Amino acid sequence: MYVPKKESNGSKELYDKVKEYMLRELIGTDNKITEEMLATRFQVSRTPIREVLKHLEHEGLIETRRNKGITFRSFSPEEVAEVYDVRSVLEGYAARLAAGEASDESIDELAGYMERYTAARADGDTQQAALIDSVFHEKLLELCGNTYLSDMAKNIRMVNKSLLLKDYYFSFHGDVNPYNHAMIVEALRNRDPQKAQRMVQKHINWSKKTILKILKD
Amino acid sequence: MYVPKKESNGSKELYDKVKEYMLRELIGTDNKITEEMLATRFQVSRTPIREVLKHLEHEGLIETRRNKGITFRSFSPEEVAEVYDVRSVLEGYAARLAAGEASDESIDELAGYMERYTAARADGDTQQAALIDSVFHEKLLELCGNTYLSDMAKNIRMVNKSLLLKDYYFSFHGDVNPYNHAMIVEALRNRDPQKAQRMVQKHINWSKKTILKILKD
DNA sequence: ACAGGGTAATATGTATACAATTACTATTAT
DNA sequence: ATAATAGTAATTGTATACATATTACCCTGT
Repeated sequence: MYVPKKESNGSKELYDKVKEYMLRELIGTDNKITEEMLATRFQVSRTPIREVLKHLEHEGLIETRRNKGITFRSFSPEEVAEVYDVRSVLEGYAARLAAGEASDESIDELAGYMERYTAARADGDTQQAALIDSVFHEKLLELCGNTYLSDMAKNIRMVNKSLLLKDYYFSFHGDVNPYNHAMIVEALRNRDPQKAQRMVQKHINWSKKTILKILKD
Repeated sequence: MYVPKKESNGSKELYDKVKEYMLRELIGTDNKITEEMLATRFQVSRTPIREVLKHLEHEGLIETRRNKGITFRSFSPEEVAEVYDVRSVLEGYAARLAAGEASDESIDELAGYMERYTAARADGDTQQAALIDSVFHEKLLELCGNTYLSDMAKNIRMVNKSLLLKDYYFSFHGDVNPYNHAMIVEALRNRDPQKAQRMVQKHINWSKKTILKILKD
């Protein structure tokens, strides 16, 4: 798990830029990715690029095979299921903690994202909805009061999401998750840790099943 | 989380060697650690050393600050508590899965480590006991059937253990964990997921409290 | 036309040279 | 004697050159 330091090295910004570039423009395409290409694009030598790539590989986002270029890591359906199960456990636990830790104000803020999400879906803007969905879940993680936990869970979300990018967006065209954000927020408002945990876990497990159905085709 | 690949680069072996060296000979001492020193020791240039160090930093084992050398990452008592809580959740969940997934033979194997652990403690060989304790918990993790989970949990164990090394061994001189391996094994034998999870969580929470008591002094 | 081999092109792995930043030390002024 | 400062040493960050390994393609022989 990579936790960017405040007083970090100069390569921190490069890490962000390269990561964003790869996630925004390279993922899903057939473009071949090489160190040299990234180096020239960002006007640095291969050395710092390699360091960034090592980080991304460590996070589980990419794979490098000697002389074969860089590829986004591919997960089998079984591995996807594994990742979802871990997410479910960690985010569920975070929600449980949040029910006791979060301030009323931060729960209200979370509810704001919930409403924006619903609005985006109503508008049919699935891309915006997916973005807000991410923010909702990350904000929720931050409410748990355990930064080690939230950093780790965020990283898993990032990898999980990027790996399933196409399918992820596609899933929005299907059924609506019956265990929705409103239920999670309600459990938090009621200060009901058990229910908050259960709702998040059901929420994620539903996504898992939906994704797996798509992947199995 | 770093998961060494089979068909990996040549730096994989170097990673293992450097890590073992640092954990065995450098941790706990005041020796200054520099890239150059590691490079000359392992007869390679700084380049592959830096890659290894990036991995170790990413895992949370070390910290690097420009021109100040490499230091083992230090955790505040609050952060230690956070890590233990995450461990408790992940390993508890793994135990729950293991109660359903593990074969009778593998549970017997686990019981073997339990007995060896008890014997080592009876002999007063705390170092050996700590080693077997580690193996017990790692084997348990492997029984859950979710390699993503077990790899992640193992990494946390490694970091957790190394960071507390002195205190860790020291804790063996104190009270004995009342939620012991035997109870965990029994729950697995009874195929009782709930109890297996609960026992592991209590086991780890007890360690957390014991460590924190020591750290607070 | 096709199989096979060998060579060139390509890409990563590693070493070395250099730049930049921090730490240390000695010297000088007050 | 102490504090400020400049200059030097030490250490990491980056660029470049070279080594190694893989791929691609052409060329040749049947």
